Amino acid sequence: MDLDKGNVYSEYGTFTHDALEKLLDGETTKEQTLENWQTYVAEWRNNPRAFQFDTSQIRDGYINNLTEYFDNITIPKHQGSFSNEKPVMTRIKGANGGTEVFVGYIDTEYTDEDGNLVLVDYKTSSKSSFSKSKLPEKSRQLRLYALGEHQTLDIPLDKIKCRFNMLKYCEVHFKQENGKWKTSVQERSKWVEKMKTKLTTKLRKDDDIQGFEMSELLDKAIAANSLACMPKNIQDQFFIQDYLIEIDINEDDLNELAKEVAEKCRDIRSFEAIPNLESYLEYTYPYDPDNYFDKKLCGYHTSDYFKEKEGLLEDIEPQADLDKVNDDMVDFGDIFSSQESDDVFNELFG
DNA sequence: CCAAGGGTAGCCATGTGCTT
DNA sequence: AAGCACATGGCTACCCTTGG
Repeated sequence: MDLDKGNVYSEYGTFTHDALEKLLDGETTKEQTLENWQTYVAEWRNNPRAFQFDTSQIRDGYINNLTEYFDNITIPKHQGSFSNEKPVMTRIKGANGGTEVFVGYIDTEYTDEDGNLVLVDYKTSSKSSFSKSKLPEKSRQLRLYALGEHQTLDIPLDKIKCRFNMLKYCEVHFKQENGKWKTSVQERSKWVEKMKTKLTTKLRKDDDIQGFEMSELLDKAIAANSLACMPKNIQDQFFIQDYLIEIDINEDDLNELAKEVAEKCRDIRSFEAIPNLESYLEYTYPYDPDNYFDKKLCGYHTSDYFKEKEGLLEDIEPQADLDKVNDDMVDFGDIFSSQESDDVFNELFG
């Protein structure tokens, strides 16, 4: 059954991934990438049938932050070329013997200056869902890729780096009054505003700047989200970088992950073997139209399949792009019964 | 999925009093 | 005047919950 209905986040996320892929493959320049983004947003705004954000605040935050990203793309220092959407195969021992084989696609892989193999996963989502306690779960897919590259390329684990690049955010580095440097993570479109108190402290110490000039300078910098109008010595006390969340890779964790994934595969297979699964689910997890997740995000309950079945045809929303699919990873262990592979993947990593 | 708000713990800038 | 220890208030990161 095709449940790939999509939502505004998957539309924007897909565009963003494609744009970065073209840039790192050398097909486009940074300037073209920014232009393509602006065109994409403009067309989205003009398309009344497009998926919508839930509120204007969410929309503006999302678009403004990503616009700042596209306007300030930094290409990491690297040796050789970038691989984008590179397939990687991972084999793990099945819970009931045999081998589970996964194939997935890494957003970006490259070798850094120190010879480390770097695996990058781009995220356009909010960092709240990537807090420390949620990271082990969020990083399962990435860690499985790391295990796969460790297996196939025979690269030691300590030479493999895994990270999420949280595109909506940046790391602000600033010099404290005691001379020490510190880091703060901020939404890209608001980082100067968030530094207002620090900028004020520094400006106050500058004898050449009068009180009225200060607030003018601050307003100007905040409006432009840039310190370009500030005195040089103040500019030198700030810089921004991509906000990367590093995922620690070690043998014990990966062994545990492989075990968990193998058990999950076993559980999913037995789950899918339940007779009359759909009736079972309707009874066990009934659709709640007041639940935001059910109504807007759940792949099953937002699908045309479900709506047609339930006679909710008036709820069927415009389809922005029928061709886009999001099959990040396929379970090759089940290649001969591939029907269930997407479901297995979604259960594991969705 | 998102933002917002509450609570908590830890860090930092600042001021004060004291000493050298 | 400069250095130090300490208290204070402010700020921030982090986590969790709530509600759309």
